[in-house]
Amino acid sequence: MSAGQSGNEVRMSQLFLRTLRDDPADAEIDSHRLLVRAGFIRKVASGIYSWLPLGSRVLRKIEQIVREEMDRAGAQETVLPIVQPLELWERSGRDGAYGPMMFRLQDRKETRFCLAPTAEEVVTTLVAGEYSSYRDLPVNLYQINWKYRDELRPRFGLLRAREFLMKDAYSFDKDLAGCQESYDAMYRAYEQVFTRCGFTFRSVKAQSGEIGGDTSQEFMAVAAVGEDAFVWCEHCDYAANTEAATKQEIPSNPAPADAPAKEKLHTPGMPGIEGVAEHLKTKPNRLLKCIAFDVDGELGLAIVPGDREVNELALGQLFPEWSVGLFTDADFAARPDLPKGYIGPDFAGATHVVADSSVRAPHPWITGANEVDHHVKGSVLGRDFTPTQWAEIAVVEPGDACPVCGQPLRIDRGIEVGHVFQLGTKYTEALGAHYTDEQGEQHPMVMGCYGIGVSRIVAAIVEEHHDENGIAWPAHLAPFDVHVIAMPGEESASEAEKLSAELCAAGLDVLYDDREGRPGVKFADADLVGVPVQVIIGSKGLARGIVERKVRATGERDEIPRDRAVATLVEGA
RNA sequence: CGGGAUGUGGCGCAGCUUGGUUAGCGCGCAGCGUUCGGGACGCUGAGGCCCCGGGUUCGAAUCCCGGCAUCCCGACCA
Repeated sequence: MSAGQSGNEVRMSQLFLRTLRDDPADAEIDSHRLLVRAGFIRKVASGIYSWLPLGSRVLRKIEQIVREEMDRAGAQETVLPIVQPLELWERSGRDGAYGPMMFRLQDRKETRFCLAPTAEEVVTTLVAGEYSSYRDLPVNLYQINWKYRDELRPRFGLLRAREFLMKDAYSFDKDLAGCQESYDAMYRAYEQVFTRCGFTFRSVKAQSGEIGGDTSQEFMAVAAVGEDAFVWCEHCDYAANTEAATKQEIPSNPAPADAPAKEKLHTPGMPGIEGVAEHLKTKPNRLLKCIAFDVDGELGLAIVPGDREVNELALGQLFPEWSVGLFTDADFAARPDLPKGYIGPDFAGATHVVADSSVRAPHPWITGANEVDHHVKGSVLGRDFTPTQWAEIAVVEPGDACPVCGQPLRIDRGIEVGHVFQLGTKYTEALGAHYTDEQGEQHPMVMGCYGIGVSRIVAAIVEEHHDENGIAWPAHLAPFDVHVIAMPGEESASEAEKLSAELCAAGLDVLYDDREGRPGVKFADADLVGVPVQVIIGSKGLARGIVERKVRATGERDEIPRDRAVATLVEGA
């Protein structure tokens, strides 16, 4: 609604809407199911949807929030083409990198194009053609436009679609410091956008993918159906994706002085943690897992408790100068002395033995005996084996201590709704976006790029705001402000029509159910569609001078005097 | 890319194993009537290249071959 203007009234008898009583057969997750059932979207092809009037209204509301925050942050709205010459992608070198993700097409002259998966190339070329002086910078351009990616596996309705609405912004600065400022401004704008969109989110450090570049943060909507797991702390700001996450180091524990000597055990045909644990009637966390890896031709062992996994990324970061890789079957074949599945932390041929601090648990370990079909029990840290290096190389588990504040970490899944990158000069150099500085010298502009999955947000919101009866939209994103439901009878109908018009004149967007039909159907549809406030007008209430109000999200009902209905509802909206 | 499954009026499904002539059910849709505060009921009716192409057969939704489409799972942890 906008102050001082009259709202919009849509009558359900006229609305292009057919709600479904059954769940669509191809929808697995709640947001997909409900958006289809409630008549917001319809599938056209895998990962491609039509947006029906209800869906279109929600999409535009989110778009508007994004637009307002981008404008406030100083970005300027543009519209860039969806059909892009492939030549641009060849120039940036991303033709190959994006490869099969792109929808490709040709014109009648056989010039090759693609459908925009993103727009770095187009926007960089645009800026390169217009701006050439340090006086021009910084500049930040954005658009809200459809994007196309031929995903390996489109799924979950709007969550991984092949056609999706994205806000993409691109900043151009003189230097890294300027880029950092532009980046920070976008980061703050994103927090505003997602806060206004009313879902739970966290920003997490991320690896940049195909786009390339240095610093990047992802914004994740917390949701069980999310495709990415991430680690976060409820007590402080710490959040990271599972690959980048780390935990607080566990301090060293003195080894038990009186521990019995280690003992070799026959464990035939048990190269797996689970099998050994079962055989010895113990838990996997009493075993040590010794993962062989290669550091530039030398053998390394990564040591973690048996119930944990090695974080390959963290391991690699310990040897920044070298290439690090976990052993493959081929590597094992080349090292017949390494008894795969029976390696112990004291294996003689290892140059590096890196242990996670969780190996400092105050009990002896069961480990491989460096001999096929044998393990060892009672192996004591410091007595029977000594790592060459300690590092947090285990994948973080829920309950591990937060590296910042020490409180237990949580792992949840998230839907990536936004991503901010500092790109550096990769595109500006490739595509010739240079500027002249005060001294007359040429430099490539320093670029940042910032995406928000607008259509994906619709799904993220439904994931968080629904119940068994349907969607419950947050007030500012709902397709309408109020849902007026007329009960049977002429008096109800004429009174509902009047109230609907009054609410509309007062600036509310009103969905008015003027259909002839049974109340039960109207109630069910109202709950399914999810407009935040329902106003029920029936002859019984009217006889007492009241109308009924139901808050969709909570189910709370109250009665409002008819003559104060408009004021009360406007105030509530 | 590998594996699994599914394609039958607008939607959800049955029928297919064991081919047989009018292809069925529920929802929705249209008409009439009774109903009318949480997805009513009765009667009547419209609507189907049974995904596509080929084959077998007197005869194919059903069997065979080949496509296409859709959905799910997986994509190195000893």
